[in-house]
Amino acid sequence: MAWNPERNALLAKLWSDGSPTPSIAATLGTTKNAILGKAYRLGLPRRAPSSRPGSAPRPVCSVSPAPPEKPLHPVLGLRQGLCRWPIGDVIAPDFRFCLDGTADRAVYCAHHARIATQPSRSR
DNA sequence: CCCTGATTCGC
DNA sequence: GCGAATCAGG
Repeated sequence: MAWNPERNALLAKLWSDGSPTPSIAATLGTTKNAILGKAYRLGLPRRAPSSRPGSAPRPVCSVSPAPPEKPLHPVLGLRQGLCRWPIGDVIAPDFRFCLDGTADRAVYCAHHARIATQPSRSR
């Protein structure tokens, strides 16, 4: 199955929406592993504290001094009252969310809320 | 014991 | 690059 921009956007949407991996998997019609792998490749931020940085014995040299660099998050800026609609390609370097003002605590702004409810029947 | 999340390997 | 398998944590 080829991953279309829509699929990536949906993945990012559900991911940032806080949907469980199996749920996203069911929505996209794939397994959670695929979702995890895709999300990982996409560079999506990790959500769960279920990380195991050190549990898995990884033979890596200790030649990595803590870099003082503080990279900005690829997403975020997401906040209550801001539209979470993904703009353009999720893989784009300037990928961003709408961040437009939403209704009270809506996830999307009025404009994207309409699109979000579309059952994706573009043809 | 079951479920979710992350990382790595193979195709 | 995608998918599946494996491991760890809760």
